[in-house]
Amino acid sequence: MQTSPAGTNPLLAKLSTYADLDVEDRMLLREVCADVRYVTANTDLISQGDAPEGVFLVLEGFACRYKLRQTGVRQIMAYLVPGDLGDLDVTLLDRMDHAIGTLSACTVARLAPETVQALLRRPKLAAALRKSALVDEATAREWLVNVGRRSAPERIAHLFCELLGRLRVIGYTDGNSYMLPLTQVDLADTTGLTSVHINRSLQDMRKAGLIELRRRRLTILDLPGLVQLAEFDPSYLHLASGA
Amino acid sequence: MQTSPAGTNPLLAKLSTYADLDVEDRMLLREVCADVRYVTANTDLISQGDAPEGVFLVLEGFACRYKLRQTGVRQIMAYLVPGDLGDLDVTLLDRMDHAIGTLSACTVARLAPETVQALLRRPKLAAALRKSALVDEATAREWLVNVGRRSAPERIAHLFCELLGRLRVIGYTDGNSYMLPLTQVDLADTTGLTSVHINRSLQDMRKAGLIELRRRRLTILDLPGLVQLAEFDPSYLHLASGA
DNA sequence: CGCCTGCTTGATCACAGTCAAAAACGGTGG
DNA sequence: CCACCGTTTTTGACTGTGATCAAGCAGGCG
Repeated sequence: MQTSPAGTNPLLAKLSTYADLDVEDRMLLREVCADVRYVTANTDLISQGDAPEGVFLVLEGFACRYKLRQTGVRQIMAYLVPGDLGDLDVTLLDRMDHAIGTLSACTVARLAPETVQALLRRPKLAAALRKSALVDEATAREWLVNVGRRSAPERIAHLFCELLGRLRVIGYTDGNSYMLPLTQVDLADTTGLTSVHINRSLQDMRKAGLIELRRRRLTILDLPGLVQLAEFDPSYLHLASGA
Repeated sequence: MQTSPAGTNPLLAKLSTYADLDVEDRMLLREVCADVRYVTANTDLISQGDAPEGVFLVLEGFACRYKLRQTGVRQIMAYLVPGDLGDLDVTLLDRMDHAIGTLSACTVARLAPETVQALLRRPKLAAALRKSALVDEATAREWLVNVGRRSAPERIAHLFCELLGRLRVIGYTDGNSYMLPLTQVDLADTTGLTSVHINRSLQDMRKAGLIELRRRRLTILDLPGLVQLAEFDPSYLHLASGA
């Protein structure tokens, strides 16, 4: 049920698992999320080649980092789910080498460079934010293993296991079920497959009783089975608890 | 000729392209590289599951980040060439979620956490190091595009173009030629292919007059052709000059 | 009700994987 | 200098996963 837990701040929820934040830290985080913006699906928050003007924070919905090849083929390189932030130091670069865009309708906040610096000046907050960035990097590496060395159903299973862990810490899961506002084309561009093959692999996984996926909601019916299929080891997410 | 330019520090060379360092910064960097260690090929500098004890800096040779699947299949997720450094904040994590190992004989230095903090306390150095980390992340993302959305020859071509740029800034190239101390198995584990397919693709590229590769030396005979094949856009490397 | 987007299906093709063996290379020691 | 041995590269025959192309089918929404 609790798809968007009212009154909670997903960034605060996530960072709390990384460090024991002070009251001032929490207040600062809440202030920072004041300047929010609502964006429809498939909108670029920042395009490739643009000069970065701050750091985006996703509060609601799914966004992604992606690149397009000249032929128009897309590769999604990361998901930004609620509580996820762009690169802390991005303003050190003069141009974005990739784009960030929404996959679903999103609520996002833009943090000015000075705001980010203010957050980083607080020791515990800085540690939590840096640790979060390390997890993002680890996730990117895991995606490379996924695309480079796993079969189609294994890739999909791994992605679904990862999202369960990531969405759970921000309170966006209901047992082993969560909203997944992505099309099969989005999943294809994430896993380096075609949408046709995603469709067929999903059907196999449904027939195997592993998952149920309809109306943008994923329910994992057999989590141990899915974990085994994916060889999923959640240690790269550095979650406080287990999976 | 200048495969290992004597007397130069590859980290200093790289960081100098990112920021205008002070004399003190340069001295500090040189000191830091005092405690060096020689390691043979195929040695783990740090294994998966280990607690990180500092940050590695490669001074000579090729190392890599990698993961193994249960079946023993390897995916290489990043190369560490001379001047490349592990994660600055890695000590925030209690366990390594991947391994770092050598691909060739290497000279490496280990920087204690306090040493890294000392470097980060110097503003220009901190900016240069953070920018370098951003480039490493961008490179990881580009590898994901490579493996997810490019054909075998395109992947290889892209990797060769990238390495030309990265090795050039540290003075490890001779025109369009450089030492590449990797086996075809290493290239396969980098690109998500098999060594047999790497072998056949390399032969095609040789026949097409794009490259020459023998005795661990790569010579790019037709750089524009290779760039075109790979759709190589070096902007993600954020080099001072062009490609 | 009708349209658009996203999902599903079918037939065919090709890129890359697998398995296995042979050839070439590079280093070592006699 | 050469014979030997392990590693790396190369080759061949065959298989299979996933891509391509194209058409039909929901189902949500104006």
